[in-house]
Amino acid sequence: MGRGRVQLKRIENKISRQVTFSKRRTGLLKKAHEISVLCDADVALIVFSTKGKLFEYATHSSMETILERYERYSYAEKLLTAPETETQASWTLESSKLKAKIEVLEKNIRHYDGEDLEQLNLRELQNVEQQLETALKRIRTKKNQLMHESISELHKKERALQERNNSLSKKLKENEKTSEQQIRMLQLPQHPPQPHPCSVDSFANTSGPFIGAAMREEESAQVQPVSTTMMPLWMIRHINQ
Amino acid sequence: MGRGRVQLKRIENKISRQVTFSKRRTGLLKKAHEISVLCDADVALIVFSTKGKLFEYATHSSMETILERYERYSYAEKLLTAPETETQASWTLESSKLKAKIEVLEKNIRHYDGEDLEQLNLRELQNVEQQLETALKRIRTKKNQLMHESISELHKKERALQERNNSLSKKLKENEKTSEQQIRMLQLPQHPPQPHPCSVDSFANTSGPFIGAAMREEESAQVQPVSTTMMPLWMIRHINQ
DNA sequence: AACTATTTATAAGA
DNA sequence: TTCTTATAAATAGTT
Repeated sequence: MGRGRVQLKRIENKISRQVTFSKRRTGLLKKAHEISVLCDADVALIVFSTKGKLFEYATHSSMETILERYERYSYAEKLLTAPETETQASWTLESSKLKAKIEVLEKNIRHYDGEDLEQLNLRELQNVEQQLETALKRIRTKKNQLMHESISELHKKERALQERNNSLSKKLKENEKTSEQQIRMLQLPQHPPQPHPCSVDSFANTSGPFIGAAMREEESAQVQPVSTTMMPLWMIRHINQ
Repeated sequence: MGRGRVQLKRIENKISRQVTFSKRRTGLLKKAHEISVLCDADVALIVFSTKGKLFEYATHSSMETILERYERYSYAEKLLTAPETETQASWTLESSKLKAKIEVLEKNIRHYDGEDLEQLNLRELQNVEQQLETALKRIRTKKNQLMHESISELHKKERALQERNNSLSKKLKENEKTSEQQIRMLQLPQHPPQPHPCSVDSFANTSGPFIGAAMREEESAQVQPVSTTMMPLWMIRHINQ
């Protein structure tokens, strides 16, 4: 409609195309509106220009409403391709299932905690009791096993420390002997000779035992505290339970 | 365009409206197609008739594609109104949370069952043990309570039965005395008179004790079996545990 | 559905 | 884009 016919094919001239698009777009929207008013129809029209610009027309009942109606209308088709609605339902279902499972588990745990027992009859109480006893046995077995492991570990450490102490004290004694000899060597030229059996004996008698006692104290101070610091308090408290 | 103008208002004549709808619908679809070809535009047109029948036109790139493009285009808007995408995410999130919760609960239960203990350290074992002991105490308390209730219930029943038995035996004795007297009444005119103190005494001495013994046997047969049939076997088995 | 008188849309030009 | 105008197209009313 205009001066000369138009062939139904893409207008190659860019300017012409844009002008035509503008004119026809207006006409199309107008006609869409007209049919919706005159014939009481629900119309949704979406137009994207070549450049990607959006133009739309929708009856009063909004674009969203009409698109939803369209989705509903082609529901069977949608079920096969995009199960969005079904998805929603399945989520709800899965959620309820999970919640039910949680409820059961929590109830069980309450029973295992010795709570919420009103609903149980004697037979069920028997069962729970039995189960708890079994569990308790297993737990105590496991606990004992762990504690034995701990203890033998500690024993091993103790032995190692003892050996180390022994070798240290041995070295210490040797060092003392050496320095004793060195002192004697240094004393020889400076002091007049004395009756040596007595002085040597008395020297050995006063320092020897003293060193030995210190050793023993060091030993117990090093070994015993380890036994209690390596084993936590609660473990000691419960070791005979 | 036609003979006479048309006011832009709903056509009241139903037939006219349907005819106009048909004609204009064709024109609208045609024009939609034309603009899409001539101007290289993406067009989607959805029309619902008054009766709810669907007519649609979409450029080659299919209705779904265009609607998706439309949704994407009005994405910011959608985020505010219909958080469909967010919904999906929140479902997934809720699902994972529930599953995680179930996992924890099941793990707890396994521990309460004395299984799956490898991962627990000594301190945790202590805790579980403590919890189990507490639960066991509560369970046993509850069990004892239930059993005491059962027992006193049985005692009550026993007493009731005893009373019933007593009254029955009382009635029985009275009946016997009556029939005894009746027999004596019948015997009087047929037989010559006999020394009555002796015969009455001996009759009472032979029948009386016999009936008494039968009574006692009936009592125990009725009361004792009740005690064992009313109390289930497992209850008797465990009553001293 | 076909006809047709008329209105409307729009191509081309400015 | 908008206006003008000639003309093609659409369609209201009729058959």
